[in-house]
Order: sequence, then structure tokens, then C-alpha cells
Amino acid sequence: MFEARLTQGVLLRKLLDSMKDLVQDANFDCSSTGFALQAMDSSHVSLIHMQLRSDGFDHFRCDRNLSMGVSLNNMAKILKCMGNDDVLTMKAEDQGDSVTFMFESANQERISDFELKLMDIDSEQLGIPDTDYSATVKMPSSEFARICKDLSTIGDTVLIAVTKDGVRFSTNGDIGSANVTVRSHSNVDKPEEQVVIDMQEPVALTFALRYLNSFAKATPLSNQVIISMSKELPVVVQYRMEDMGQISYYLAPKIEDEEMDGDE
Amino acid sequence: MFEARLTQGVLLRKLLDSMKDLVQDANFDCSSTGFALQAMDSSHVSLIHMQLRSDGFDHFRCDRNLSMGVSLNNMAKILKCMGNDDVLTMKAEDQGDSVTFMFESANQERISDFELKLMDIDSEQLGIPDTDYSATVKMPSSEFARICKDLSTIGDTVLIAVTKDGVRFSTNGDIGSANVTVRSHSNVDKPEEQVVIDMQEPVALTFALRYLNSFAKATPLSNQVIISMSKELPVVVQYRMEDMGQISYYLAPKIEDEEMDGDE
DNA sequence: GGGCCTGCGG
DNA sequence: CCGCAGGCCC
Repeated sequence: MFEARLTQGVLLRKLLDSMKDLVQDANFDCSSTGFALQAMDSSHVSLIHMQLRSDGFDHFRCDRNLSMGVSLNNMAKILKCMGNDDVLTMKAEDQGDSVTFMFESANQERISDFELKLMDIDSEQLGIPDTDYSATVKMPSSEFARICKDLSTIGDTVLIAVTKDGVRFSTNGDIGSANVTVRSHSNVDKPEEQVVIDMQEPVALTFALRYLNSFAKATPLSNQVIISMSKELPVVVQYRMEDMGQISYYLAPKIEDEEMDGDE
Repeated sequence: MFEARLTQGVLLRKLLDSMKDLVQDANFDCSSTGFALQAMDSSHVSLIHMQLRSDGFDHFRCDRNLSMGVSLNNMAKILKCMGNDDVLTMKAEDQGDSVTFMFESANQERISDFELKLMDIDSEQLGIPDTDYSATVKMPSSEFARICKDLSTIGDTVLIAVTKDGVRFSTNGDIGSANVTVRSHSNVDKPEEQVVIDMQEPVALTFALRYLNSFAKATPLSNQVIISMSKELPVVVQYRMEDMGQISYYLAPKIEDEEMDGDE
């Protein structure tokens, strides 16, 4: 049997909200190491990989590996019924056909349990190679979200170019073009505002903004986002939840990645 | 070449937001005296005239007179990408086919530049005679906006009648009629709440509320609005930006301007 | 039902 | 000044 208790139940709700627009149905994989999901988005262009470590839960028990297929939309609907400060407990039998979400209000005055039917879902588990990236940018997640949204009003794709002391986001479209440059800097007092660039070699890749905007739905999960890039490899857009795990999005670059010539 | 730097970049965004619903495309006229626009609204009923004086900018350079045709909607989209306290710099080459908007965050940590393509726009520059108006009302802009919005729920037109000690806004429609009277008063402590009436002779004119409601989009630009009227002449609805300039809207009165008989 | 915009709170 | 929530529009 599987049972996991999360004091900050709201975390799981935010995770679902950040995934449900990209993926319809997916398997949650429960094992002694934790609670994880890997899935391609519906158009098979991008990949989500989220993982919550067992030691991040307040209680975690998983007797046998379990793969629970759910409609992320329905699971998100159920999690919306959770109070913002509720403690969440998930439970599933080894051979069961459902998973139960129990919400306890802080003072135990209200206890809810929602049962969600499981579904059989084919899933190809892709191996994600552990790469050393040419460049990694850590920056405020809200700023990344804002930039992707702003650039979407101009163009459909963004060229992300990392140099030693900054990262430039560029796009162009019918009405004109745009560049946003964020400079590397740190602020001891406000670590959540820091922009840290770890660069082995300069890299510049082009991506579809609509996917980056979907990824940015995860902004509420973390103050910072980590963007890792290497030439010709998918970018990784990662949001880390302290002591808990992370959600990472992978998206292949557009070929023709040196400059945006607007002739796409 | 044209280059203008505005510490309060947000001013220009508010200006665009206040014009884009009335006018699609228009020419910005840059000269050594400032940055101006004059345009009829799309239905050729009302006229906008905005002007930012060169000395209101933190830096202003305009080597030759320049007329930049832009889609106000697209320019507004770009200005929405500006941070709320970014410094704005506009740049255009004399013979260029685009204008660049540069946004600098307060700490220079983020620098954006957006290039907007220019368009050729026919514009008839109308002469606006400098009139001595029979009556001028200065009142809180938010109050004027509220009155126009409220009266719109009753009728389509408003009779604005100015007397020595007050201004009356009247309308009527299918469901009934309404009058709002605002009395002249001043408050030394709160000049933004004053209602000042400067009247040579009483005047009462009728206007289409839908245009006044559009004009009221400029409310965020100024605490006060100045309404100037003379018999049979277009009303002027003006918002002044201290040390910077103003935006004025002109709208011809409906004939049959003495009273609203509800038989229109 | 989803996205955008406005208003309110931290 | 930024973030979150609710309401309105598409």
C-alpha cells in the first residue's frame, strides 16, 4: 500500500496546476524513493519530469512500486477542493483502482476525502541523460515568466543567448522585434532576486514561446528558475522545491539557432 | 535623429492606453519643441491632441522634424512590456522605418529594447483655433469619469450645463432620467478635489456619452480634468500632466443643445 | 472554460 | 511595487 502525508498540501496543487495544461493523463510513479511523474505533453514536443522525494513528506510509506494513472485535470479539480493550509494525505491500495486524497484543516475541524478513479495509461519512460550543460542561468522565476509573456506579444519564438555576464531573450514578429537582457548579479539580502550565470561556453538557442509560457505556470512553486542549455540539446527549465524535489521541463530547440532571421 | 528619455516612462504607457481605443493609427510628430500627436478618432467624430514638451523629458534631442506613423495598439502592447518604474528612451533615425523603445529598470539589471515598425499614415492636421471659452470647469478627473459612466447606464447623451456655482450633467433614456450636479468648491488641503468654475456666461451643451467615456480613459494621467465649453463649439476635455504636457479631446455638441427633451 | 484585466492585500 | 483573487470578455 501507498500512503504519503504532506503538511504543505498546497504544493501538490500547484504542481498539478503547472502540469495540467500540458498533459492530459499521466502515471504517477510511487516507490520507496518518492512520488514522481514523467510525461510528454499532448503534442509530444516537450517533456515534464517532476519528483517529490519520500523524505520530503511528513510520512511516506510505499510497500511496492505503484504506477497510478490519472487524469491530471481531474486530480487538479480535486486538489482545488483543498484548503490553502490543509494537510494532504494520499492513499492507494496496491491493487486498487483508485487513489484517495484526504484534506485535514489545520485545526482538524474539517476533514475531506476525495477518491479519484485510476486509469490505464501507456507511458513510454524516456531516459533523460544527465548532461553537463554549457550554460546554466538561475534567475527569479517571476522575471522569467514576465519576459516570456512580454515577448509573446511580439513573436512566437525566443532566442535565449547566454554570455558570461548576462542572458538575452530576443524575438521578432510582424510588428517589430524585442530584446530583453538580464544581467548577472547577486544580492545577499535578497537571494530570491539573484541572477547567477554559470557558463562553460556561450550558447544561444531558439524555443517556441508557447511552451515556455506553459512551463512558467510553475512559477508559484519557486522564487527561482534554473535554465540549462547546451548546443542542440533540449533546454531544461527547472523549479526546485526546497527539501522536497523539483519539476523540470524539457524542450528541444528550433534548428536555425544562431540568429533569428524572422524568415521562419 | 530623435532621442527622448523619460524617467517616468509609465506616463507614455498611460497616454497610449487612453488613445488606442479611439484611434487606430496615427503620426507622432517629433520636433525640437516636443513630442505630439493629433488625430481624429476612427469614426471622425472627435479629435485627440496630445503634446509632451521637450523640456518635460530628461533628455530630448530632435535634429529634424519627424513624423512617425504607428499603430497605437501595437505601440501600447510594447509599452505594456515596460516595468512600472522603468526609465523609457525612444529613438528613431531620421530616415528610419522603425522606432525603438528602450526600458531600463531602476537598477539597470534589466534592459529591454523593443523595435516597432513605422507605417505611412495620411493625416490631415486640423487647425485648432485658440478660443476663449464661455465656461471652464476644473474638477476631479475620477469624478467626471464616474459621472459619465453612471449616466451611460440611463441614456446615450449628456447635457452639460454650467452655471456660476455648479455644473449639471443630465441625461434621460428609456428607463428614466438622471441629473448629477457638482458644485464649485475648493479645498486648500486637497487641491485634487477642488471644483473650480470659470464662467463668462452660462452654457449648456449636449454630447454623446460614448465619446466622453472614451476620453475618460485618460483619467490615470491627472487628478483633475478641465472641461471648456462655448455655445455651438466643440467641448474640450483636457488632462494636464504637470511640467510635461497635456492630452485634449474635442467633441462637437449635438444640435438641439438647450434641453434634452428625450425625443431624439 | 480559459485568458485578460482590475481591484485588494502584503 | 508585486502577487493573489475575483469578475468580465472571448
